[in-house]
Amino acid sequence: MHIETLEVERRLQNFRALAKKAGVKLTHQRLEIFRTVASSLEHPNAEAIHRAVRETTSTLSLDTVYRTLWMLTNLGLLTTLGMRQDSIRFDANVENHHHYICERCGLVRDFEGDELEALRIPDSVSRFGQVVSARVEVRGVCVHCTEEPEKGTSSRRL
Amino acid sequence: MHIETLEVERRLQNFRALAKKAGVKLTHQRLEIFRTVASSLEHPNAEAIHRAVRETTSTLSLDTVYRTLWMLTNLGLLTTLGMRQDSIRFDANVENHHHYICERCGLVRDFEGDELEALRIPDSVSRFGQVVSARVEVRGVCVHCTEEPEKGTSSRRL
DNA sequence: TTCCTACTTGAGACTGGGTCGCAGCTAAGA
DNA sequence: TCTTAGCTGCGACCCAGTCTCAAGTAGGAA
Repeated sequence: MHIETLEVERRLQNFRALAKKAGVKLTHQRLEIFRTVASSLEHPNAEAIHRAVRETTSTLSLDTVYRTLWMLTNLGLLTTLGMRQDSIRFDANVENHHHYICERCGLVRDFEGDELEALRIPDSVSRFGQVVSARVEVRGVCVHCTEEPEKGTSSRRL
Repeated sequence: MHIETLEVERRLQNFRALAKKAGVKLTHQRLEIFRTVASSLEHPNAEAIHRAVRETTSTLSLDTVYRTLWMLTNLGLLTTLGMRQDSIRFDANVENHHHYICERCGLVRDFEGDELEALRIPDSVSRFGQVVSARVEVRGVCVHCTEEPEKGTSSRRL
């Protein structure tokens, strides 16, 4: 399963433009890494990307893959899935509910909402498989972090 | 910030009942670990729980915390946040979209939906902070895994 | 109440994803 | 072509989470 070549080319052009604007060098490694992610539907992890790019660029180091992925994420060309921030978190609220996540400090809070209860999942989703649950994940910057002058935020991991 | 004592007691009673039914021993460690998670709004990680329980049970090992948390999760008394499954995944689709995630193999697919575009986030959420984005995360079992006889699924990590 | 044993625990070693520091390399502007 | 700031690969490192195993204990049986 792949993205159409045209869309991939559009994304690559976008990368070239943004890289220039941001003063970031366009290396062979970076182009290949971005091309790999941009043409995949799999939401690959660093390991998988490394494996794929190595087929054509045999000396690529895993570390470069990570550095490039974070750089691309910071440029807004990629997003990451699930919680950034540290480790697995546990929740004793097993009723259906949703989460508010602070992108800066990682704070998580539950919330509920009547309209959200009855979330209408598009029929097209059924082609992927059966549905067990649906949750809304709201991201933002929490009250505390909004007041606080930015600090303790690694620039690497947005 | 804490859950009301009454609710915590109810959850503890529930644990005692389920533990008996499942033939799981009720140790001091397990009760304290569950009490800690059940009375927190913070969605703590294993590290934080370990630190908290150590204040009263000084010899508790981190490993016991992990084992207990997974056991509680398997009993349906806890849930985990974000992607279970391995490592960070990257996505070159930065437009607003939603995810379907297979709980068994970790497959992830994007989808969109007009009704979902206009998700009405409850006003109450604004007390946590400002909202940047809202995504729906649908979980289920993908077509491929539904056909496949169950395999390669660690019982520990549901 | 005591006994018994299968289930738990703690400790320490281990695994694997991810990061750091540094010396050598290279894109790209002058 | 020259220059150099920014990049890369490498090896060492860090740390969350897991495994193994000997010692400890919950809780049913007697």
